[in-house]
Amino acid sequence: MSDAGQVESLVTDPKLVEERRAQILKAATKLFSKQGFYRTTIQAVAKEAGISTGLIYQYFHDKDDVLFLTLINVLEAYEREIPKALDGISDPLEQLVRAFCAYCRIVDSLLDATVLAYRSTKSLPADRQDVIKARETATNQLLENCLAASAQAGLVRPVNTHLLVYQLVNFCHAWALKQWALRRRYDLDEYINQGVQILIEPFLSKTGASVLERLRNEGVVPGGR
Amino acid sequence: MSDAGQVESLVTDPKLVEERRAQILKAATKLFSKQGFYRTTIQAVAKEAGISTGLIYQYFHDKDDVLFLTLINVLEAYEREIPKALDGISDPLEQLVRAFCAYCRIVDSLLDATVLAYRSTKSLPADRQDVIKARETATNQLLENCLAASAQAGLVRPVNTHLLVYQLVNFCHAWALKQWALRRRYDLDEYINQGVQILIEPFLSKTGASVLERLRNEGVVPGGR
Amino acid sequence: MSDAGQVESLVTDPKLVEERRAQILKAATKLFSKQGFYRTTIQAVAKEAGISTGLIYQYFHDKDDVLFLTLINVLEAYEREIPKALDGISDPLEQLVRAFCAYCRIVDSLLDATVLAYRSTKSLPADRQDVIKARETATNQLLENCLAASAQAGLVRPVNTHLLVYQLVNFCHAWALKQWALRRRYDLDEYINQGVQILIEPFLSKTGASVLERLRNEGVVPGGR
Amino acid sequence: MSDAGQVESLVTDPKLVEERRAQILKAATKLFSKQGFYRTTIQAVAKEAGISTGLIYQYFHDKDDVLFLTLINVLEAYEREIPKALDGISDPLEQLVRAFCAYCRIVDSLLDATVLAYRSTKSLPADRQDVIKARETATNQLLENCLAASAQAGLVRPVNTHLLVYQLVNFCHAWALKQWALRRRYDLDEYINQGVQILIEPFLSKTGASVLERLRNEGVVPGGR
DNA sequence: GATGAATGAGCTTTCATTCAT
DNA sequence: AATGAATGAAAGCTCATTCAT
Repeated sequence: MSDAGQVESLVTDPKLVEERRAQILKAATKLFSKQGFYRTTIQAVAKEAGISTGLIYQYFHDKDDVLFLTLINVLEAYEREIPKALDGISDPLEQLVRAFCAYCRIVDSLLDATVLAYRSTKSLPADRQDVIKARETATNQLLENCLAASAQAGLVRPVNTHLLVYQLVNFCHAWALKQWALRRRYDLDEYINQGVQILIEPFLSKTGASVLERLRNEGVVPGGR
Repeated sequence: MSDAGQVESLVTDPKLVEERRAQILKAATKLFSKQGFYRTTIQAVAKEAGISTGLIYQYFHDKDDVLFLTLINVLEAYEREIPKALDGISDPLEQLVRAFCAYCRIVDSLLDATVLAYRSTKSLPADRQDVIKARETATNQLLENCLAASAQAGLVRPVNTHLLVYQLVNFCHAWALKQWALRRRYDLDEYINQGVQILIEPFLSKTGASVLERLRNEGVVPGGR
Repeated sequence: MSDAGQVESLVTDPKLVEERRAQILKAATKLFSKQGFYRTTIQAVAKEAGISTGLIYQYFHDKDDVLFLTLINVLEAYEREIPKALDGISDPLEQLVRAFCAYCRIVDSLLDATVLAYRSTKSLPADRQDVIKARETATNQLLENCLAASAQAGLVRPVNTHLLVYQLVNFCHAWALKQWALRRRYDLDEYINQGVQILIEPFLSKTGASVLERLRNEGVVPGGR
Repeated sequence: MSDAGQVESLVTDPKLVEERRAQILKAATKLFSKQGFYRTTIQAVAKEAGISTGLIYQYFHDKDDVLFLTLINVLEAYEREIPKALDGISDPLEQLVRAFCAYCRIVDSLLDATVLAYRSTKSLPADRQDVIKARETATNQLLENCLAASAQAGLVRPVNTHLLVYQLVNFCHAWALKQWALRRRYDLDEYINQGVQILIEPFLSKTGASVLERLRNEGVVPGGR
């Protein structure tokens, strides 16, 4: 991989860099999400962040750079939060279910940012797009590992794990992308429950089904008895 | 519905309007898809269409208008092509399967335009977005009707038809949105086949399963024996 | 003088030229007066006149030409109407008074066009402006002749006839230019009456005063007994 | 009054705003006066002012705004200079005469700008026009007060003060509007002298006449012995 | 003679980026 | 490090004028 993943800053103090970037990206995420990348000016981001325009160029090379890091930020939230949900869980199917639920909840907490990631990736130069795609693939891989292990363990019947994971992920993203259609018919718990019913339950073996039953009873999957 | 669906032209001859708009939209679709809406200038669209800049403004009110009609064009292709695939078919499950296959193939033939529709709807003013959403919902409804009828006829087991249709549609769209990941692992037929296996087959009753078997043998669903 | 006063037409039939030009100028006067020269498009003039854009260019060389003839039209109305008011009148002071009254009434009937003449002359090329100025001077000369003859005849005391005529003319024009301030305080008759009191009466000799008295009684000057 | 009189600037430092606006308006007044508002481009104003195009938009909202402030500037010059001429003068007729002379001299020093104000007010939106008119009325009021006080004091015979003031003001403006006709026949002092003779002297009482005689001798009114 | 679609130069306005302070 | 005024290229859009029909 090239250095497309790196963003240079003119400022040397690493702590300050961290802090300022967070401040700028927070503002950028808000505005990009609301108005889109092209309708948002750097001046507006600076104002929202409470700093001067010029300062942004001390921490980012150009406007594309701000978008790039904004998107990376969203993807990193996924990569950070999902493993947390799996921590200490050994059963691969339980991991899968927990990861799926966690994913849905992260999307719900980053609704606008998730939409932004979908709409704006293509606004980046090709090498930057590749970095984003790689990150996305990495997140998918987390789920795929759980699913593959579940199949291996006989909890899930043979299935195209790759595409099923795509469907699971799509289902999570749809909560953000189609909010206008979904949020007036379901609340988040119902939505998650339905996702499990449509995209996981049909593929479970008997053993798998009993694991899911347990998770329902434990309240891991909402909407169970 | 408001008049947000109408686009005025200064030119009176309806035949000419039809022709010129098609010419301009073809160029716009190509460029918007490739470079995005904001990176594409009206000058570039005019050049691609082989006409002068000013002429575009005789057929469209402004640049947003060009985008709007470009997107409507894509959605109309869906609304036009899918019913064709159902023509003369009476079995509701067969209709569903054929509609799904047709949808995938339309997406494949409009790859870039489909991506454009996903990315750029949010660039429109709110009332225009609503028109787009309504069109999208109408297309989904075509599928949902088939699925509901299949359930009624005992071909499909009870399931949340609304969300399952969303998943089917998403699966079709993903072929365009995630081309970078999918096209190097599957060809279109394999992809369709997998979609049927993941999103239709698990929900079939015995009778439904036999219908699907027939459709596989007839080659309606690719990848059957 | 150059040929700045001439406007060429591509059409040969003189009667048709006359007719079409009148049609176009009527539309132009209306729109130029309402919206100003630069805010009025040739397309709009054509539409208002009920003809095609191209046709205007068969009767006028360019847009400036349309303005020029529009202004000439207004000035010609002055040159045509004022002499009419003097017809058959021999007393020079009576001529002056009648001319002044007539001028005010013409301005009142051409309110918008008069404003246009004031605002837009400067939009013309220099040689065209000279033609307009010459016409304006010619109209003033009509009044100046009356005033000079009145002085000669001992009806008016010695005064700078040139500047007094300017004031008389200005007074007439002000009715159009300052309509917003004047029309809510005076009606046209009061206004004319006041003009006579301020700009004519103070300069009359005894004999002159008796002439004016007669004109008041005869109702030539409004607001008299 | 609405906020139509306000013009926003993006720049915060008030001193700089003052300075830059003056710089821009100076250039704009020059060019608008010479070529008219519509024939003058913002690019040209920027070049004349020695700055970049973009900078103009940091100090004015749009081109109309530049025109508006240009016109306000002219009117403010009147409102500022005329009272100066009256400072320390108690006799109301002397005030009137001095104000009239001052007005003529201001017009002479702002020849082109005065013409601009006449031609271009109508190019503004209605609410802006109202602001201009109100300013103009305010200036007239200065003169009207003097004239009314003179009448009260028995220096001037009964007369329609409102319309006589209009004539006085028109006389001043005519020096700019009809320069082409007037400047080759009179110099400014002669013109002022004639104005006094035509528009003030005829209306004076005996006492008033002696005041004017004094002002002539003192050289306040030019052209006296 | 008449039409009106087509042209394209030229305008206003925006905004990413720079740089003197 | 931080500011924010200044830049100027580039974009959308208009409209006087032309010309094939």
